[in-house]
Amino acid sequence: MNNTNSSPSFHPLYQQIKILITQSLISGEWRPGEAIPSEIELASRFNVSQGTVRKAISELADENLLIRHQGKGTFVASHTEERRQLHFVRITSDKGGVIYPEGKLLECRRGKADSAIAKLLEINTGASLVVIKRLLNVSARPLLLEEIRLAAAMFKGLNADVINRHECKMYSMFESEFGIRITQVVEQIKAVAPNSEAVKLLKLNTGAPLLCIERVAYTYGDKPVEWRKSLCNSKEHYYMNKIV
Amino acid sequence: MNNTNSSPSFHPLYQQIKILITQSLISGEWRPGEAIPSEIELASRFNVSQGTVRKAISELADENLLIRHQGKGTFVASHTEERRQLHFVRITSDKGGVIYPEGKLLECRRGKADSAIAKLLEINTGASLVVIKRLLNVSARPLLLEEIRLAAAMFKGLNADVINRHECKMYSMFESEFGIRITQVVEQIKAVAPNSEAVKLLKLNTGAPLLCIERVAYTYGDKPVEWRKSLCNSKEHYYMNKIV
DNA sequence: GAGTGGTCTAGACCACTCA
DNA sequence: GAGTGGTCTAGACCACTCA
Repeated sequence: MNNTNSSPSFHPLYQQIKILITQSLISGEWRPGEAIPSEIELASRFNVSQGTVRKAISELADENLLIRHQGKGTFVASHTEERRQLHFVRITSDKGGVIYPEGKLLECRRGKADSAIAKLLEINTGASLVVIKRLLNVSARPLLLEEIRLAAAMFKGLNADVINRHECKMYSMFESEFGIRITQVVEQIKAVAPNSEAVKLLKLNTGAPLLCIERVAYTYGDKPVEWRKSLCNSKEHYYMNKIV
Repeated sequence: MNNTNSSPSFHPLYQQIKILITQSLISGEWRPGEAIPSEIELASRFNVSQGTVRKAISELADENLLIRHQGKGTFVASHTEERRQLHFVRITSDKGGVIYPEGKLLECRRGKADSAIAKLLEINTGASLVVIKRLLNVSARPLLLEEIRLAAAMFKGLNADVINRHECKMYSMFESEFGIRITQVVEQIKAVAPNSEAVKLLKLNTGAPLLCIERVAYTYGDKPVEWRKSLCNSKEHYYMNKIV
């Protein structure tokens, strides 16, 4: 590959390599957790220098799509990995320290997408959905009540058994059962008064306000995959965010 | 500079260059908005190759401490810059689109640090504080009620006049009046019931829950500078967060 | 010892800015 | 045209892993 472009629409080689690697991730040529070819192999495959491949891989590693391990190789990032299990969980205990929520499935049924959900998931209004409700406990006390909506077409065969088999761990289940890796999430956070269902299931004193976190989760190529609404009792926990 | 280290405690050259550049930022050798020397000049100053300086600068640019402009040079990042004015503001309107809050100063007085604040700001318990209260309006409607606490020792001469002269824009005021640039913030978010002051100043219906955002803001070298508590009416706005 | 990614260099050439 | 950062290469050597 070479770069004979002159000024208008100049695209660096390493950007093109990034796109090629991302396409291999989308196509499933390399699956989450697997090693990708070495930098030298990729360089000869794409006909560029190792340095150019390095730059492409570095940016993909910065975006958490790949993980490099000196001496071992470069791997497709996976939600199953130890340190990424709680990557998208921003709820922290007031006492400090990580929380390890236990999920309990309340419901798993089919539904239809209204226009709002359809727009967020980039599917047609009326398309079939999987609707999931779950409760998350921390130290045996209810902390989060969640409703999750997925495009049924992408999750064929998903049911309560599958979810329970994976102990309600959704994103690692997405990967191993459906080959879908969540790469980023966007959240909108509000304070709300609890509804009666939340009061009951989260065992609240009436009047206690909740955090309401609406999330859209994306896979490779910024494709939306999941919509989620979480109600969180923030009496003894908070949502943590660091802005650099 | 050369790197004669063998295995134990190996520190790459570019990391050492990063530290040297950061020290120049802390010392004020280059102030926010100013250009730093060119890569070639820095390379000869530090006795390394241009590539090594580039790697150091790239990481500092990723951390938003420097900004590179092709053809012009590399500059110390500044809060005053157009696109960074709202960098730490995560509140968004339900209708979408950026908000442009107008600040109104309610109070600026001296206080003493209790042990909790002292620990967060890494100062002594009982040390003198500047305590500021302000209200932020969007489209002439009150949205945020904030209390800010600063170590008085770092902000000598700060008073209501100074704040008003800067139209209540705190972080650009920190830079131009005190040479303190905020580089990162950490926030803890909860849902709370409003107190009577918030009900009055934010013109709430009683019972409407609020987002409570507690922030610690840091300058170069992860030094804490500001503690802030914001109460936000999330009826028509939300806190936006993207996790990659 | 072979293979991986990580650092560092020197040098060529390009895109962009400004006078 | 001079000066800046941006891309790309080729090559040397290092740190780390694994057999």
